[in-house]
Amino acid sequence: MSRTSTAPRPVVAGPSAPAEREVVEFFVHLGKYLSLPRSVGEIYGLLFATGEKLTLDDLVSRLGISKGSASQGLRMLRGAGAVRVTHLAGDRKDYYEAEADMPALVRGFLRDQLVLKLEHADRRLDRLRAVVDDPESGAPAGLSGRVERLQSWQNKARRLLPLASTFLKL
Amino acid sequence: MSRTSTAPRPVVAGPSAPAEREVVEFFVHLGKYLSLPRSVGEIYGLLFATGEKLTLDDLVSRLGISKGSASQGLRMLRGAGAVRVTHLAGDRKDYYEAEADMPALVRGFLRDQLVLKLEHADRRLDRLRAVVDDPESGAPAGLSGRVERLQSWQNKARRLLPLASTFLKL
DNA sequence: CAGAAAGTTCAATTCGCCTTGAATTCCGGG
DNA sequence: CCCGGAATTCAAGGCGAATTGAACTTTCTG
Repeated sequence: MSRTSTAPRPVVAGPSAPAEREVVEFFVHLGKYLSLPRSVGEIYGLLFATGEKLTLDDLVSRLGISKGSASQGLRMLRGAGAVRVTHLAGDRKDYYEAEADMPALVRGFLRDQLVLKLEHADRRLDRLRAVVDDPESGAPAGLSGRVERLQSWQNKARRLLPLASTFLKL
Repeated sequence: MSRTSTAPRPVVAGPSAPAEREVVEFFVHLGKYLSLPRSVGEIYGLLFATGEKLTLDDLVSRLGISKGSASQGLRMLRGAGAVRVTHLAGDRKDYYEAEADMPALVRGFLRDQLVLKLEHADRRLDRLRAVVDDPESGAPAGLSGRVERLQSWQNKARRLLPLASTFLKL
């Protein structure tokens, strides 16, 4: 604590432009709304801000995050189709680029996150239905009907998905 | 309080019927997807499962959660329009009942969560735009255009909201 | 008006997810 | 076959959100 004169804050990324920092923060906040880890927002933000192809090590050094975070964050972003991987001849490194096409990005997110979750909910609902319909379960009268309504409503939600996908594509 | 005194049910968390427990778990999981605290899912789940009007103390004893949690969870559910509160003549207690009308529930959620967040994102985007357009910010060429696209896309998302609301109402 | 029951608030604690960093795996070149 | 850079994995720790529980406020009733 006595040697504060040297660099007490080297972690917070290098000499990035204000605009860059601002964009990164924007995506961090946006990600928070979607319950995404901060690191994911930072990574996508930097890629979006620079518009360049960057390597994992670039991200580590410019954002001041660990290799582990960068690796996992990139996996998530790849899975959602939010980034594209490219390679340079005679270079083993992976180069990442932000997928700036929002519709594609959102479609990826809808597909990977929502559909998956809907399917999971589907299985749970079936299970729930089975338990509730079992006379041994002690289900109160009327519960069976309520669960049924739950199911029919969930079907509507599923039908809404492709619709949203189309609409956002415009 | 002796009205139900014959109930052999242990005080500690013991949803009597399997069906009840199953429904509670279902809503806990559903809530997790929406980043809602476990307690909120439990409360709504129990109200949905029984279909009865329950008091705060009923929830505390049947779910095994604290009064504090129950109170805050119920506030959240009231705010989202997921539960209805009623009173009995000559009884000071608040009685809560699950709002089984899914469309209304979802509308409440969309209104309270999404719209609020979209507005916030709006302000952030304006700020971002200002920074990026400032020549001093060191914004890379092309960034301004990308931010612009971001904004136009966000407008589409906003227009999609009422549409979804209508569709799910069916 | 005293007393108690119902509900709310909030500081301290608990708990779960995210991050870290070292070990491990992968893979191409010499 | 071995080396070394690149990326991934995962146990341990950190940090923020949720839960608890007790103090507090409110409101009914005798």
